[in-house]
Amino acid sequence: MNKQKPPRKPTLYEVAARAGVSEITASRALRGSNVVTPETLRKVQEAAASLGYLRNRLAGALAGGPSNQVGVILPSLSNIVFPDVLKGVEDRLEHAGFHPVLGISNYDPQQEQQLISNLLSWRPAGLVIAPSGMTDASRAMLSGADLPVVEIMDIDTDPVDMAVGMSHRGAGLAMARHLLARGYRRFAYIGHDIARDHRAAARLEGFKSALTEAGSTLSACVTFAEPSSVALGRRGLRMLLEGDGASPDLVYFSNDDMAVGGVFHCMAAGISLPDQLAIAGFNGLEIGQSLPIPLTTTASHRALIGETAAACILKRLTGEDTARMTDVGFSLVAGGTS
Amino acid sequence: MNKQKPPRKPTLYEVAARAGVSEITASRALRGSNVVTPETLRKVQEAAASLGYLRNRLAGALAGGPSNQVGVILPSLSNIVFPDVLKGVEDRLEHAGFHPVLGISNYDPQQEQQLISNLLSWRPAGLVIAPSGMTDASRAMLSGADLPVVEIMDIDTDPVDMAVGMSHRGAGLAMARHLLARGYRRFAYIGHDIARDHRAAARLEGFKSALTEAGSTLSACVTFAEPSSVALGRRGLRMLLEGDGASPDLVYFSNDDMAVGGVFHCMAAGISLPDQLAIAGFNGLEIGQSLPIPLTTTASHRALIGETAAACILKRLTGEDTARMTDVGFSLVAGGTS
DNA sequence: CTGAAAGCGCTAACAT
DNA sequence: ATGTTAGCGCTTTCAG
Repeated sequence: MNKQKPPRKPTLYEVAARAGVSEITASRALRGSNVVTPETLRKVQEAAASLGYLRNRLAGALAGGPSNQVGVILPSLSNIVFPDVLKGVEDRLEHAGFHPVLGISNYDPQQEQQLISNLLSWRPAGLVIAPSGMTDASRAMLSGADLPVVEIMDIDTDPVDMAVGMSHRGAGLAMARHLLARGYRRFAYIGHDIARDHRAAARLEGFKSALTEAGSTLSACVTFAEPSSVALGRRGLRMLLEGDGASPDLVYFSNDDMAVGGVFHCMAAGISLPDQLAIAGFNGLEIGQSLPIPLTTTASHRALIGETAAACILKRLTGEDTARMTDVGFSLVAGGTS
Repeated sequence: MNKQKPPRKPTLYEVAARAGVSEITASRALRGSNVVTPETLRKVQEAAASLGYLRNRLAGALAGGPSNQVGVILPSLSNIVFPDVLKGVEDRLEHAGFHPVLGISNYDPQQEQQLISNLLSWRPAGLVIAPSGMTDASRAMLSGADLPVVEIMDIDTDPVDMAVGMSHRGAGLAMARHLLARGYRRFAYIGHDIARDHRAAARLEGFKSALTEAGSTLSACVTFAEPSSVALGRRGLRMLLEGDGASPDLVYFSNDDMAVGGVFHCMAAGISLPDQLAIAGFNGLEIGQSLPIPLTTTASHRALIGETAAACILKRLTGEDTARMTDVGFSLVAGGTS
């Protein structure tokens, strides 16, 4: 059928032929090997350009060349947290000429397992994963795959290979201690779908522990089976305050989105912050710090987690030693809402 | 640490041998071809499972099989807009078992060109790109690559292949007309780095056009060479109002982040909305709608753009016809801040 | 429905 | 510094 228009893309062979060298020499030239003569380099580059040659990395990688793809598995893209992490990963990867290949697990271990298998089948150079209850099969694939794997967000569990994150339990603990030290005594909690977001659950657990330690306890606890949002936080606080009897002096929200919603409710209802009610969140989002009264919160270093994870992969690929566990920490932000 | 067993991964050949069939039959079985007998299917699956076989899609794609990777090039991940778009792309792709391979151009045509070449070298099934001033070389690669390409966000320019988005100029125009109809007359604008964000520039241009049409004009215009943020919007409004003489009755912000900053400034400065000053934004972010007074804005359908773009790619791959241009539109949200 | 042959386009490993 | 030889692991023909 097709004869006049050769739709076949030019191959390395044709570039080599036109440059008057062998395939492997053309290959070396195009990949920037330092063994080729400047003269042949020029010839090859010219030939490639004039033919509109486009490297085929499938073939290259299959033949044993390196891959510049890194699998990235995240539970969601809806909350700002994971885009921030992804941004960090991308930033660091980009500088090295690598690309993230994305998979979203929707907090589902089965989907996660499927994704791992799918992404590994492309033989990526590494894998970054924010685990959502990995199955045994998932772990088996990862440990058998012989590539650098970084589990991110949490460092509260034992990783297959490497882990980068922070202690969410520790963050909850630190916040509670800070608030206790400032004299708060009647604590309430408003949270989103804790069943799926086990990191929020860990923060709450830490928070409660510190209260218990101090002989105190949560006087009220409202949680929803929905993802976090400003509107949900607002609704949660309204419910809490309208409910019978609860009169906390501080409300700990599952994250900043929720907490900002709480602040908005106070503004709308004429509740003065922090005199009548104090509020604390988690994440340290820009929005919270730009509020008329800056939010008390814990800054999580989301982009840094991503960057560090990517850096671990890249380091490992160059044969450098890497830490098994990296704690990027968190910072307490004492704002005006408490 | 390693076992004595050669860590070479099992290949299709070994699966086939163990199942007592030929390679190609095993291949067909594993790919879910409907021509294999249920019995052989079972045998092959068993063999694969017992060997811990992991498909090698590099080899498959090189041999002419389909790819399930789709290149996605975005200018940034810092603003919520592009994560939202990416989410849409991912959602739609995921259902079909495809994965986005990500590249961030940082609004730089040269980086963009490099990314195109890089991503195409993996022979993806398609490409989604939010263009940032594509070079001629970029266009040439895309049109020569013989794969579905969707340019997203804008539909104000002529695409190489397909385009999905909305008219930003039209959005600015519509907002100005709406505000004029509501009686506003003294307009100011506060914006972020318009040099890079040509979509924000298009909105402003449309806005101005409508004013001109109505015999009006912008009475003040503050722009910054920084990315948009809540803090920047807040700073911008403070500057504007403290400056000499400017007393607009409405401020149009380059987007909702900026506009929310403006609202916060008003709250902090005791400026009553919308009596003393009215505010309008762009995007329709959740945060703006959860404010004590919901923000007047234009809702952009970001995730829908992503979903539609992905759908176009997938459709084309199955041979279906696809529209060259898809306008997902926008919706004016008449909030309480105007 | 299953199989045999023939590469896909490139690069590692040795040559020279 | 450049070339030769062999595949990488799979899937497309085209046969049976």
